[in-house]
Amino acid sequence: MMKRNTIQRAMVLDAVNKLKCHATADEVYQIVVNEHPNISKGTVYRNLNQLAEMGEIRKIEVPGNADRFDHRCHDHYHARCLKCGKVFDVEMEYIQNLEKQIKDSHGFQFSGHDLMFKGVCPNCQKKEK
Amino acid sequence: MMKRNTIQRAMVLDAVNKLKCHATADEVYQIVVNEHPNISKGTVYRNLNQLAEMGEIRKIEVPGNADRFDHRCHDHYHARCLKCGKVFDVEMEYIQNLEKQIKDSHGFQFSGHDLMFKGVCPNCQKKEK
DNA sequence: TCCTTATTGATAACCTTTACTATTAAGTAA
DNA sequence: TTACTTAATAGTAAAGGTTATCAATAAGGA
Repeated sequence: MMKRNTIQRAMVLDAVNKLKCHATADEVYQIVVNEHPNISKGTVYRNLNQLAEMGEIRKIEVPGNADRFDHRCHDHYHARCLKCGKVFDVEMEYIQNLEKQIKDSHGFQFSGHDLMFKGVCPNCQKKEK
Repeated sequence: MMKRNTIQRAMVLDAVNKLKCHATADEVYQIVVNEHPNISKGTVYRNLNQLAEMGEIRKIEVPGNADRFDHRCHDHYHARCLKCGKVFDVEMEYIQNLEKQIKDSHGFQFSGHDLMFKGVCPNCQKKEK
């Protein structure tokens, strides 16, 4: 069960890097389908998840909305607008070893954490007026 | 547009309190449908969200899995098992004003944060062997 | 060049949640 | 109590994002 290199996976990776930040699977698909019109959406999903497992890209799961995919960079946190659902990067020090602040793990094996701030983005604040 | 008290909402609230922690909408529905066999699932969803808005219960959004509903208690964090999807309480000090650690808000209006640890629960660790 | 099988394209299915709509019933006022 | 207004309900369909299925294709090694 060895991993094969396909042009589809290369194109998906390219598209994520081109979109830079917080692209949805559908946005990636729209880019890729331009050059490779008969690519399947399932292929895009499969490769996005594979690339995330391989550590080439980052997967940001957003409850209620579509998951986002980032080009791989440093660990960082996100903020989600409760009005429009968009996801933004947050400029804040990443908390290493946050797991150590847990008093009793009860045998749970921790492997990381997600921190998502909530609020209203500047754009949606304008609209409210 | 005033809010009316219905037996359905009371039953939904009762069920969440009975289940104590991290109940899914479907689990709540299963409890309620016992006593009130013709209740609609839509009614359960509608009331769970209303109760969450009213602050009577807490809604925990879980990406990929069904949302969970807690009886109202103190702010706390959660851990999700990557194998079985179950959600657990984490014994750790809640970080008040975590938003103040953000260097530049870029006009974003923060209203809170969710912190979700990831890992493998004791039960799923056993199964792996 | 052949062979094995991982990957693809196309489509259906999945699962949670929301939308729709005629009907029911909660609260208010007569 | 009775009548009235309309919020809430039951039942169902549909949305939305993602995964499953499977025959056909093609990547990489022999």
